[in-house]
Amino acid sequence: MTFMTKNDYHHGNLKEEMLSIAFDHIERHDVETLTLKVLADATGTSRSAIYRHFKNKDALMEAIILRGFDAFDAAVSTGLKETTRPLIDRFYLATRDYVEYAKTHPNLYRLLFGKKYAYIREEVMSLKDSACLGFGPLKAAIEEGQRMGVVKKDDSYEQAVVILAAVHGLSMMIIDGFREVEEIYETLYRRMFESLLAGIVSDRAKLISTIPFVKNLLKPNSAE
Amino acid sequence: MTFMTKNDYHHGNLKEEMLSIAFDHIERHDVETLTLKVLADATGTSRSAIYRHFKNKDALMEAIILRGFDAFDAAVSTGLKETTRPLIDRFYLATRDYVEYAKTHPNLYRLLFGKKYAYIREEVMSLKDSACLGFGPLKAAIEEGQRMGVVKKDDSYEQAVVILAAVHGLSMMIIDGFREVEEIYETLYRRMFESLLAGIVSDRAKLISTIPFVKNLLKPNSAE
DNA sequence: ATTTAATGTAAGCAATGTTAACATAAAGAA
DNA sequence: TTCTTTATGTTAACATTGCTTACATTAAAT
Repeated sequence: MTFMTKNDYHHGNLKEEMLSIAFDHIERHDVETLTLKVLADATGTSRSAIYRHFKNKDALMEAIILRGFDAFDAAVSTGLKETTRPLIDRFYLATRDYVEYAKTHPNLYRLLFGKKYAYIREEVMSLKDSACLGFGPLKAAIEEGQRMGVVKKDDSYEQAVVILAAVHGLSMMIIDGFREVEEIYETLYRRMFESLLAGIVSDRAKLISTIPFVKNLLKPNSAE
Repeated sequence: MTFMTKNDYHHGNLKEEMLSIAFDHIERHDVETLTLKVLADATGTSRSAIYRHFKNKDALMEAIILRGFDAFDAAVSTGLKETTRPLIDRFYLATRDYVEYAKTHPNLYRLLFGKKYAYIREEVMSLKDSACLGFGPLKAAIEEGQRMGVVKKDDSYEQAVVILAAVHGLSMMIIDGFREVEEIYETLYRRMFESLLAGIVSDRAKLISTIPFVKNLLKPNSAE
């Protein structure tokens, strides 16, 4: 029943603050725990104040997801964009960062790649486009490898999607309660990387790496 | 306000009927659409009647999940158990059936392998055990391959988990709204199978298959 | 100063899972 | 048989949820 004091009534940039708080909440807690009441309390406003800035809860979620894709994109594509590094190392770093991001931001990851808001994801990213999610760079890296003659000359789009799907599966198991997987995820990621590499590489001898683990993978004697 | 007639008051085996109806509902619709009201209406009883047979909704869900794992297990392990088939074919059929089941039972699949009820999954299946989910048979198949000298002699448990994770990822993308993936899932599955194979096989020459696609994969000239 | 737009509050709706109090039917004991 | 007990339903009500409507307050424009 207590009204706010004069100075507090208008908040300033309430929309931005709500978004920021909501985003933080989702990074820390389960997505379902973000209710309008929780957000209102955390922001210091009432539930319905949210409706002044977002049409409804879904609109709020959409804004969060857009922000989430930006964050994810930035985190994942750094490795691939370091064009001074050897190709194989960029590939390694990108897939590793992918899993790492999922592990450190499980709630956000599940939100971005789950089914519920797939319709937003479709607007933001198309696997067929080349400018999203570090997927474009991944495909580009594969094509670069094909030109260099170190990657099998199959459909690069399909090759990239397979890699994405595999890494996605490992990420999901890590964050969705497969504890046996989470416990040794580093090892499993490396084994998976090894398989994915074996699947697309045509000439290992031509590959060079500065990363010890990858270097070791490429040794002729580790072939079988 | 209408009371039931005498004969209908006691239902007989309401528990089994509820379970069955709830299970069917989940196979057909999103998990979230299964509310107590929906179940009560479909069963022809009241919401609270459910509490005579299940402690709460979670207990109901647990029962559904147990049933779900049985169904999934049966569907996935048939291929691996056909011990008359060549090893590689069993491997192919098992992973293919896995994806196929996810595709045809997306809601159930998401329920079984999602985070929400991970604690039940942990009771029912341990990856480290060998008698669940076709995972035991998968590991056994890998070990058989190792003894035959056709599979790399790495940790068979880790090899099997990597395969499971990759297939899981593809399945999830197919059912979680990645339409570009769903549209060509058959192709993508085959490519993934090829990678997984390349990751663990040490001597392709020793492998034989009766399945055209797999046969083709094993041709020496398809090596790179 | 008065009007207008932006931003906030209060109150209430329908749906959800849950619980409590009560009703009915079946089974066994006197 | 009659009475009691147990199993199994029903109805009513509650708290929480997301959401909406009607209204109040402030800031800004004229």
